[in-house]
Amino acid sequence: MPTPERNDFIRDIIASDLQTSKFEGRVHTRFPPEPNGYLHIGHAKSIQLNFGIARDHNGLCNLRFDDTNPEKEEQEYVDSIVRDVEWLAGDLKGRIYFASDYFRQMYDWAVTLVREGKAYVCDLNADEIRRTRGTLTEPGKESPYRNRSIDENLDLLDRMRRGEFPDGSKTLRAKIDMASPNINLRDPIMYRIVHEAHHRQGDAWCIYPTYDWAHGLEDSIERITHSICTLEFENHRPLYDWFLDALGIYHPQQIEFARLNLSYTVLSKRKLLQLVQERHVSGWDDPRMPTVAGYRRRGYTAESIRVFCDRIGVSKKDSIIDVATLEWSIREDLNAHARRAMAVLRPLKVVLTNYPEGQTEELPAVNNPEDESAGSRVIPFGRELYIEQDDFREVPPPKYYRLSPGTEVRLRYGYIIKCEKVIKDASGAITELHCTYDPETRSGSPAANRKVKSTIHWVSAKHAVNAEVRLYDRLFMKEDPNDAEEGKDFLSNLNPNSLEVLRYCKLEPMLGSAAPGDRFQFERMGYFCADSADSKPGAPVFNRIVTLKDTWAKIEQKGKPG
RNA sequence: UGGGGUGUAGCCAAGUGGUAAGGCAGCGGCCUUUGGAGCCGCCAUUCCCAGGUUCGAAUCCUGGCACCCCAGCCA
Repeated sequence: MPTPERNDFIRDIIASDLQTSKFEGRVHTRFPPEPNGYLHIGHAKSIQLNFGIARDHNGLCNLRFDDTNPEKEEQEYVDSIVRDVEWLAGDLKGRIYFASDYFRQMYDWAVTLVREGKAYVCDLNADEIRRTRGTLTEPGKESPYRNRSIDENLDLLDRMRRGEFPDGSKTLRAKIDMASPNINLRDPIMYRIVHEAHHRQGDAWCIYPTYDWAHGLEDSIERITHSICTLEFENHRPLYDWFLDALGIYHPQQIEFARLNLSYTVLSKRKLLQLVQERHVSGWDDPRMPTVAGYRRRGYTAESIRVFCDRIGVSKKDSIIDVATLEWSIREDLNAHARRAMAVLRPLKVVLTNYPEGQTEELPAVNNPEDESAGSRVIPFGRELYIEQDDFREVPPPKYYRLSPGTEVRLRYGYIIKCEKVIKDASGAITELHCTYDPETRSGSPAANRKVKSTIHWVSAKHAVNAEVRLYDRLFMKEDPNDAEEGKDFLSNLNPNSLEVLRYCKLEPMLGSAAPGDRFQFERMGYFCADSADSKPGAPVFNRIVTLKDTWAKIEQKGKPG
């Protein structure tokens, strides 16, 4: 599929840089996650942007772990991030980098700044630094340690590095301007002392660089041309530029865009972590999670996520994308590519009283009406069937076209049937339907063209495969999950019905051999994916990816008062 | 009340002085052996507001207003 032509303000900037040969005609981006959690759909937007831009310009894009804080980072997250990025962006061909590999170079550069009187060791503790930083409207106060001699600073920095001082007792600070209206420029911290093992460096270091100090250096080392990040870093750009200029090293251009927000969804790493740790979901890859791993397990295709990211655009405006836009992108993809199948989720037995006992027929069915090359298959038919409970109403509401006493309906790829009798148990619950079929109306025969109001799906009772099907709904009930009542938080907006497990589903035989990860459209029900963890051939477990558009549900809803 | 940003339809988003693209959602209709898909049509006399410049302004100027970000030794 050709890449759709896109233009956004970032691509405009790059086009103009190419015009002026600003970076010798190179385009080199990077995606720099911190390995402190799983990637989510917001990261997917950034991945698609950064890797997409590189692809569009025959450039390069690095996956770079911004692993400068050993207190929060773990190898498990590194592994999951590599997996997710490759799923979305393709083979990285080894372009995987770690900020921690640059720690020595960063340290040497810090020494350079100290030598030039542009950085100093400060003995103020965290609390004192906060108090002397000033406020939004008042300037800060200079640290009493700001004017130490270069030699003393050099000595102290060296001893910090060698572990002579306890956590938090000293920092290395850039000497910029305590009165700057931009708080980030009020002598920002470059190094803090943290005696903690790093997931890759072990105990090699006990001082770790802060984001502001490290990030531009990482970009510079990798010869990045355009360093694309989210809006909250806009205030940090003057610092990014300051460090690079003070060092006189290669200077990429930072560009900021608005991060993704999705309605009915939470996309903060802290909150996603909380959902996992407090077991509100089964894990980072729970199919209800907005993580890349979650969507993958749910059954979303990488292509649908890429298309989604392309279609929502890139700008600097804070926005909240309607989840319906995401759902539309997966439906669009699966409509074109998913094989169709018959599956009855909530079975209701139907006996065709005039159909010969013991007889079985094989009915041809199309695998995908949108794609002739998908071919066809054969489905067994017999005297006893299952249909969807929802496809029968003893007292049909207005505009209800499906089966009810005395009415006719077509069985997909089969015959037209008529409901003759409703069988109930002692409690009055419907247990089965007695119907008659019209032998002249087998699909494909001339009499089959008779108009009936609707066509329903079914599965032959004798041949049905039993399965578990998991119906997922949105995790949060509120468009803005953070909009909670006084004293409550986003958890109070969790949807108690976000998962419904159906254990007695009846599938057409072909589905029994589905491999984990296989996707189908269950006709009239939605798109489903064999669960990658729990589904086994012979004992399938399906996840509902997304429903089909349901016009009847809308009509029925409108008919209800209120 | 400091600094940095952003305002175009319900949600996104193009538009860069020449008379408001497109997608999602919604609404009508056609078609249909999936109430799916598809197709057709409707959906901003107006671009946060007020002035100004201009033959002509969403685009330029002036002044307002609203919202977001920044006072971690997180990123």
